[in-house]
Amino acid sequence: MSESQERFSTALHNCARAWRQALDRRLKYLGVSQASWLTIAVAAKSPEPLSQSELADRLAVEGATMVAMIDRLVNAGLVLRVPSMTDRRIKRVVLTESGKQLYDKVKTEADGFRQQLLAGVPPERLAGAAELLEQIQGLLEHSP
Amino acid sequence: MSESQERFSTALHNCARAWRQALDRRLKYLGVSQASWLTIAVAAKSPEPLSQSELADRLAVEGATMVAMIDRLVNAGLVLRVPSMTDRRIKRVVLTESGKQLYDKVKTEADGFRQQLLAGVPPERLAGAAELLEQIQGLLEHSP
DNA sequence: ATGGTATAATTCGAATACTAATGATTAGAG
DNA sequence: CTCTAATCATTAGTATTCGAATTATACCAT
Repeated sequence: MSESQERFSTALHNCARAWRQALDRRLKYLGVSQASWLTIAVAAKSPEPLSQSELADRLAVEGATMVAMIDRLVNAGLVLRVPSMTDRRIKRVVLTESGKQLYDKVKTEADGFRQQLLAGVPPERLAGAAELLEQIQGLLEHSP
Repeated sequence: MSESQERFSTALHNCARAWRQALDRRLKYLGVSQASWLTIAVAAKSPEPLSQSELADRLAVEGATMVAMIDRLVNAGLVLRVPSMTDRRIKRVVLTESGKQLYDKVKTEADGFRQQLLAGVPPERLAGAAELLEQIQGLLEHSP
C-alpha cells in the first residue's frame, strides 16, 4: 500500500518537472523563460486586469517576487503598470501589444505540445487521472 | 478531447506544485530548503557515494547548480567532498553524521505527509495514475 | 605516444525566488 | 471622526537555478 503511494508521488513530481522542462526548451526561441511567459499567460487569461497581488496569488509566488518579475516584463516592453483609480495602493498589470503577441505564440506552442504529447492517451484515462489530481490538490490546499 | 487534455495538464502542474509547497512548509522547521533536502535525500539513498555529476543527473539540474548547492551543504556541515582515488576529475559527495541525522528527519516527515495525504485513495487508483504518469514521462524524455 | 575528443568540476553573470522590513494607503472599531 | 490594523507595492539581502566559458583529467584512434 505504501509502495503504491511512493510510486505515485515520485511519478507525479518527475512527470510535472519533465513536462515543464520540455515545454521550456520549446519556448526558448521566444527568448522568455517559463516564469515570464507563465506570468504573461495568467495576466492574459483574466478578463479584468489583475493587481500585482492577485497575479502573485494565482502564480503561487510571493509579492516581492512579483515586483521583480514585473520590473523585467516592463523593461522588456511586454506589460504596463496601471495605477488603480479607486485604490491608490493598487497597480494593475496590463499587456502591451507586444505582450499580447508573445502570449499568442506561447499559447500556440503550449497547446500544440500538449496535444502531441497526449494524443495517444484515451480521454477517459486522462479524465480519471485529472479527477484524482484535483482531489489531491483540494486536500493539499485545505490542510496546512 | 482537447478539453480533457487541458484539464489533465492543469491538474498535474497544480497538484505537483501544491504538494511541493505543502511539504516545504512542513520541513521549514528543519531550516533547510527543498532543494537542499532533496539533494541530501538522493545522496543518502545511494548505496555508493555519488559524484557531483551523478547527483546532478538524478536531480535533473545542471552541473553548475550542483556545485553551488554542494558549496552550501559543505558550509552547513552536512556533506563532504571526497576526491576519487581512481579518477582525479571526480569528487564524491558523502553525508556527515549531521547530514545523516537531517535526512532521517526529512524522510520521516515526507513519508508521514505522503501517507496522510494519500490515505483515503485506493491503491489501485494510485497505481493506475502512476502508470500513466510514468508513460508520459517516458515520452517526454525521448522527445526533443 | 600523441593528438583530438569527452567528461568532471569550477567560475561568472543573470534570472528567479524567498523572508523581513518599510512606506503609502485603505478599512474598521470605537 | 480618529486611531489602529490590514493591505499593496517596494526595497534589501540571500538562496537557487541556469547557460556559457574554463581548467584539469581521462579516453581513444591512429
